[in-house]
Amino acid sequence: MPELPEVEVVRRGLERWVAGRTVGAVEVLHPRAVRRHPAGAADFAARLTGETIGVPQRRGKYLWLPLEGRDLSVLGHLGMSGQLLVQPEEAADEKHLRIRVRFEDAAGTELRFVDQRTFGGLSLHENTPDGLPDVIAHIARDPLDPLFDEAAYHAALRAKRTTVKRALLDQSLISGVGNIYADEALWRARLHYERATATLTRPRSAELLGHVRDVMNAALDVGGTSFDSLYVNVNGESGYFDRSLDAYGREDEPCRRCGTPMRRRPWMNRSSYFCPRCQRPPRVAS
DNA sequence: AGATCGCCCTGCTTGC
DNA sequence: TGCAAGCAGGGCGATC
Repeated sequence: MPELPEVEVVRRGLERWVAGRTVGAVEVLHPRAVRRHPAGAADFAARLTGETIGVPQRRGKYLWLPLEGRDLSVLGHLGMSGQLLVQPEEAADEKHLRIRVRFEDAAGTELRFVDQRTFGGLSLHENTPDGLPDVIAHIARDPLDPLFDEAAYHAALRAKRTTVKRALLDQSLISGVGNIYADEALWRARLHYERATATLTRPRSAELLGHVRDVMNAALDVGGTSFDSLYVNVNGESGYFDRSLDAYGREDEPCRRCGTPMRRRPWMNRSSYFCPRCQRPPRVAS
């Protein structure tokens, strides 16, 4: 389940292994992997061929490869199970290989998009004047972005009539936070997921944002979270941050602060993990 | 018009 | 043992 830290690890891998290389051939093995490319698989392959990859960029969970000398980018999202692998050309195809990008140089490696559940994909888009693929212009800056507008974020939280976990997952307010890191940050901040954002004081909301950053930075240091073999970084190495999770996936296990058994509650077609003692529900549940 | 919810997808796990 | 249901969940688009 790649979230911001995992995607950043992938971006760094692409910067190291793919930037500056010119595309020789593109093979789309599953149409769903390019479903966000409206003109279809053949158009995607044809337009990408011959282009040179610039420095990979990221916002939240999206990453994109600018094409040198063009106002175009290859936009990528890993979805639930996507991987971008740099593999030797002779390596056997992965079972869920969806897209293969070969290069003109003689480095002997190719870029592969592998995705079991096909929630992710690649597509080509024109850039906005500030170099962002146009279809993600609505995605807010993420908390690790130096230009993230903290004051505007706190003001938006106070103004909205919503609950704190919904706000954390709202990619138009803050991007890059998924279910795992939302639960982790809420646990660290001792906040219940249904707490109304309008009741958060500025210091409380700043504290929560600090925990979001801490959790993400900790994951980045270790190279991403992994629960199974699904998440692999750009060179095929798994991350091992999962041992450090304090909330997510810990139903019935003791809270690491107070020992109370952690709980799981269905929430928005997914789950919320929390400590019933440290994270008291708001008096008026929504 | 902003908020909410269903759906997309596959493989592993769970339960009968 | 075998089958089916449950579960994982980001983001888009339909709906209210």
